[in-house]
Order: sequence, then C-alpha cells, then structure tokens
Amino acid sequence: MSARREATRQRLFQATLEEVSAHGLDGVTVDRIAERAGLAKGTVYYNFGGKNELFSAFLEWGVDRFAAMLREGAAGPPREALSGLIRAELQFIAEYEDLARLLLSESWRTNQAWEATALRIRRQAIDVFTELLDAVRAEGGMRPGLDTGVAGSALFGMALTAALEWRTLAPDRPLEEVHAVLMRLVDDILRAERA
Amino acid sequence: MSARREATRQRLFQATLEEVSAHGLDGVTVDRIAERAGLAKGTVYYNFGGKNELFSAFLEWGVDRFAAMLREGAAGPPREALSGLIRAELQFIAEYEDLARLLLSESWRTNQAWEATALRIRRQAIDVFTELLDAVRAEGGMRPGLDTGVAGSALFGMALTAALEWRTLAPDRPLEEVHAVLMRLVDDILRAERA
Amino acid sequence: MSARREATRQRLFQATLEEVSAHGLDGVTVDRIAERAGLAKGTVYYNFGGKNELFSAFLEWGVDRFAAMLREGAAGPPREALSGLIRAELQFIAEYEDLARLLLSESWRTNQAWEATALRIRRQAIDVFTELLDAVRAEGGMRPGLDTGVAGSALFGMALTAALEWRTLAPDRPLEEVHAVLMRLVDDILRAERA
Amino acid sequence: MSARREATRQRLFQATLEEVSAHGLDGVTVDRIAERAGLAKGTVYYNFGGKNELFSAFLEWGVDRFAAMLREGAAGPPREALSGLIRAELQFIAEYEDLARLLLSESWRTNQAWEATALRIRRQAIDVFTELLDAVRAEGGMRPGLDTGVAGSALFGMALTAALEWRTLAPDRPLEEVHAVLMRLVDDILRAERA
DNA sequence: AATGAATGAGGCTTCATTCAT
DNA sequence: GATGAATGAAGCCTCATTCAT
Repeated sequence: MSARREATRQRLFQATLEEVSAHGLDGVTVDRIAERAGLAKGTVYYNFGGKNELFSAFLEWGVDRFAAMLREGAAGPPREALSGLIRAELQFIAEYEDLARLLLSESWRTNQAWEATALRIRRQAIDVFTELLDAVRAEGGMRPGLDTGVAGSALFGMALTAALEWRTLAPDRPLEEVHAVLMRLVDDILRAERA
Repeated sequence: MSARREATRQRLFQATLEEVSAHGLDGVTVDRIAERAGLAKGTVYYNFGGKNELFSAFLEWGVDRFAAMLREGAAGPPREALSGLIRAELQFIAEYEDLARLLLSESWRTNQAWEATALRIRRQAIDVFTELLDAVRAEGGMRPGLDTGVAGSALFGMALTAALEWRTLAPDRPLEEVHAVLMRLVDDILRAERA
Repeated sequence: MSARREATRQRLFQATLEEVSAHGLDGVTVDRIAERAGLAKGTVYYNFGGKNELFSAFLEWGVDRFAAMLREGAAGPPREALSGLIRAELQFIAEYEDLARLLLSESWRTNQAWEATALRIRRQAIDVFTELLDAVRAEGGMRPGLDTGVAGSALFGMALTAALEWRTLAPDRPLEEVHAVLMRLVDDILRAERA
Repeated sequence: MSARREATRQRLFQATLEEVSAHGLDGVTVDRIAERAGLAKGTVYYNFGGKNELFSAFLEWGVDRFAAMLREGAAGPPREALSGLIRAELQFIAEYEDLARLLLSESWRTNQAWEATALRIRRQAIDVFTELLDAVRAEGGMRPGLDTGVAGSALFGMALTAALEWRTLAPDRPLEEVHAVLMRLVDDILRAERA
C-alpha cells in the first residue's frame, strides 16, 4: 500500500463522515463523497471496489475511533474504570453524534453486507463492560451467579440509550449530569451486589 | 374509510412487514410491497400518496403493536410492573425481531421524514419506564434526586440492548434467563435506593 | 400483453435495428435506442428487464424475419427450391445487410447470454438446406452415404460467405450473377450425385 | 525492437488469446489482459499505444497463424491441394476454436477500427481457394465462365460453416468424417466441371 | 377503487486512458 | 522500459412517481 494510496483512503473516510453528518445515511452517494474528497468518482472504485466496500471500511474506521475512546476512558480500578468508560461513551456520542447514530443504527440492522462490521462494533464496546464486571467479581465485590455477558450489554445499552435521548431532547445539558444519573444506577448495583 | 379500503391498507402493512423481514430495509420497494400484497403499484399511491407516507403509517402501525404489548405487560404494583414491562419488551423483540430492529434502528437515525414517528416510538416505550420509576418514588422507595427521565431511558435501553444481543448471539436461550439477569440488576437498584 | 405494450416493443425492435445499422453493434446503447424509439430509457427496462434481454428478443425478432424469407423462397420441387432458397438468402443479406452481419457474427461467437438465440439462427437456416437435400435423396437423385447435415451447413455457408463478399467487394453487381455462380456449383453437385 | 520488448508483446498476445477464450470478446479488458500477462496496465500502453492497437496487432498475429496453417496444407497438385487446404481449415478451427470464432466473427462485422485487418483475414483465406480454382481451370479441368472469385469464397465458407457446426454440435466426431463429406461435394463439382 | 404502462432523475459501476515516478 | 494510482466519460440499471384507463 503506497503512502499516496493510504492518504487517498483517509480522505475518502473523512469525506464519508462529513457526508453522513451533513446529509444523513440516505444522502451518501459515491458522487458526493468523491466530490467532497476532491477526488474522481473512479478513485473510490479503484481503492475500495464499490460503495459497499467503502462503507464497510468506513464503519470499521469509525469503530476503531469509538473503541479507542472507550479503552482510553476505562482506566484504573474497576469502579473508576466503569465511571470512565461510561463517560467516554457519553463523550463519543456527544462529539461524533452522527457517526455514533450511524454505528449504532447499523449495528442493529439486519444487513448481510456489513454484518461482520456490525458485530465488531458491538463486541468492541460491550466486551469492555463485560470485562470490567468480571474484574469486579474477581475482587469479590459480587454475589455469585451473575451472567456478566448479559449484564455487560445491559450496561452498555443503558448508557447508549440515555446518551441518545440526551442529545435528542436536551443537548445543552452538561454531560456530567447525565453521567451522574447513570453512575448512581451503576453504584446502586455495585453496592447491592457487595452487600 | 370503506371496509375495502381498510382491508387494502392492512394488506399493504402486512406486505411491508414481510418485505422488511425478508429483504431488509434497503430491499423495500413499492414494487415489491405491491407484488407481495397482490395489488398493483398504483394502489399504494391511491391509498397512501407515496412511499414515505406508507412507511410512516406502517411504522405507526408497528409502534402501536409495540406499545400495546408493553402496556399490557406493565400491570400491578411497581416492582411487578417493571418485571412485566421488561418481560414484554423481551417478548416483543423475540416475536417480532425484524420489526423491532427496524423500529429501533430508525428511532435513532437522523431522518427528517419519519422524525415524528421515531420520537413517538421512544416516548411510547420510555415513558412507561419513567412513570413506573415515578411511582416507585411516590411510594417512598427511592432516595431523593434521581432524574427518572434519564433513568427511564437507561432502563429501557438496558433491556433493549440485552435483548438484541440475546437474539443475535444466543437465540435459543430461554427468555426467562435473560429476564432474570435484567431483573437482578433492577432489583439491585431498587434495593440500594430503598436502603 | 396489452396492445400498447406490444406496440412499444415493436418500436424498440425497430429502433434497435436502426441503431445497429447506423452505429454498429458497439454503438448500441440503451440510451440511444430509447431516444430513437421516442421512449424513455426506463421503458426498455420495464418491457425487457435489461439490455441483454432486449437484445436477445431483438435477435429472435430478426431471426424470424430471416427464417420467414428463407421459407418463402424455398418452394417447389427440390432443385427449384434450392435455387429459390439461395436466392432468398442472397436477398436477405442484400436488403438487411446490417442485420444479416449481426445475426451471423453473433451466431458464431461464444456468448453465453445469447447462446440459445444463436443456435436458433443456425437451425432456422441450415435445417431448410438439410431438408431439401433429404428430399433430393428421397427422389433417388443422390448416391448413398452423404451426411446431409454437414452438407446442408456447407451449402448454407457457401451462399452466406459468397453473399457477404459480394456486399463488401462488389455491392453493385446484380444479385443474379452471384446466384448463377452458386447455382452452377450446386448443379454440379446434383448432377454428379445423380450420375 | 529489443528482445525484452518483443517478449513483452508476445506475453500480451498470449494473454489476449487466453482472455478471449476464457471470457469472450466482451470480457476482454486491458486490466485483465495485463493481469493475465503478469504486467502492469501501463505496459500495454507503453507497448501498443492503446487497446485498439493491441487488438489489431493481436488479430494480425492470429491471422498469420491461420494463413500459415492454410498455406502449409495447400500443397501438391490442385485436387490434393484443395483437400489439404480444407483439412487445414478444419484443423485450425478445431485447434484454435476460440481464436477462429473471433477471427471469423470479426471479419464479418462492420467495424471501422479493424476493417483493414478484417479484410486481410478474408483475403488470406479466400485467395488460396481462388488461386487453386484458377489452377484447376488452367489445367483444363473446368468448363468456361466460372467466376472463381465467388466460387472461392463459396468453398471457403462451405468448409468454415461446416466446421463451426461440427465444433458446436458434434465436437467428438473425427475430423476426417467432416473432411470426407466436404471433399465429396468438392469432388462432385470437379467431376461435373470436367465432364 | 384500482390498475399498470411509462417515465426520468439519480445512482452505481466499468474501463480505456493518462501521467508522475 | 515499466509501473500503478488516478481519472472521468459513458453505460447500465433502479425505483418512486404519474396518469390515462
């Protein structure tokens, strides 16, 4: 992969992101992406082979950003890590709202073309929650028998849905307020489990 | 509205559901819907005026099914109502998986055309959770200061995400197992709040 | 099939013929055909489903013209029928030179898409020769052992190749002169076989 | 012309032949030819200047093979030469069926681009027949007045069409059987002319 | 109330060609 | 001599919509 080619791919990813944000998923056309990237339409086909392949690669690119942000947030001992993780999830959704909506919307659709990518989105995100819950259990802070797989997806979805509601209904509200509500619920759970 | 016309509309809704399930959202064309319904394409336009209008009406039709199922499940005193509500959410997703994916996927997209419907989906579902939490608070089972709006969407998303993961990764697992995990978390919260 | 639809198909066939004649096979585009027919591009797709299907149907339409002309010419007792048949072949090639070149060129290409049609072209034409040779044999005018299948295709190809050379190199030469040369060869064969 | 360059050209001819055989004329793209030849696409342009030029040179290359095979077969006194010539024609078509179909199909199309080449194909082949018929006449074995130009193209087309039918319908049949049928017709003509 | 033939804007894709390296 | 990334004109095809019947 030549450096020139790699630069071209990055420009196309960025242009795709901007198009999705500006015109929504339905407004994404190869024509517009190429134009925004300042490239010829054929270049998309030369580099990715087709619209689906471009989109699939773009989603992976987006997932990697998402996953990197989550991993960065989830540092420290379990309880702090959970707090940081949820804050990172809220931050990502606030900063990259369009990308987030796209990733999450696609991750639940039934779509053969991007199935692998969709699965990857969920795994990247949910597994971090599950692993933290396992760490809590390993520390002895949890009654036996909890299915941390289900609980991990539950906590992920909890923050996700609250975040999207926040962006839709009260985007001016400070992130920390939403974070506080979610952490109160999480702390409730941790406390009850420890008891 | 004549009975004949109403019957035609029902056939189109059913055909739309089947098309969405069979070919995904991208595979939904007026042609295919009409063919599956055994009607001419013009009939769709005669009855709905356009594809967006058909789709919007169809989504409402789906939301009403969803909302009816949730309301039916959320009966009894708050804790039992929460349990029933979550079970109903799991049941709906299990029984009408394709419709559920569609509703939820659309409800988070940014799409001018069906915005009102999307909002309605969330309100129908999330408000039931919020109202139940308010009822718990009114009974004195909750420490002060919880934003039940955020918490309601959190609980809704918790069950939702766990349900979709369940259908995707382990569809043969009994519903009650997933329900038990979720209720353990909910009970943890209720207990910690009461304490 | 409504009368309107049938009329549309005829217009498209005629336009295709004119396009092939005017711009060659490579100049045939759906756009141009539709424009020449005075129809919208989509109409081609509504009526035929695609370019290949249109072309395949068009070739059949052309073959039917060719076959009708050959059958009409091949009347009377065997020797006169052979003469009439060869004259008809020359006439068709002279009158519909572009269509003839197309039919014959395509009939020998290896092309999956129109294979059935290509076979049909050859059968329609060659079988008439073979049947006439069989009739000669039945009349006792032939020594035993001739494979009339091979001989039929040989006579067909004899007239065909001579005709195309005629059109290419000496289009002003009267048809009857070419016909006379070919009939001299055919008569040579018939005489030698009778002897 | 350096040896390296000549080797490159040969590889491109061979790759073109393989592509035509494998994917048909419509499947021939510069991309695929270059890939099959193990060369970069730009190399085609460096060596030939364009696709048409490559193709034209390729056809000449093919014609030369065809002509060499025919000339080699047409040896000896006229009647034996005719027999050898027809056998050589059958052999070429049997051995290089795809190339033969391509050459013949193209030779009858109306195509400005390769017109010179197409003409050359026919001349190379048909003239050998015409010259042999002239030789027969010179030996006194022919009644006066036969147009050996038309008759030559007739004999060429006779063998050609029979050969392609043979390859299509009964490829397992021995070449000599087809050759025998054709020679019976040719001998019929020679005998009748001598008589 | 329903039909279905026709439409045409809009999208995706192919591929011969160019050119800087 | 050869390369391969980039180009963009040109084609094919889809599909929501219209309208005469």
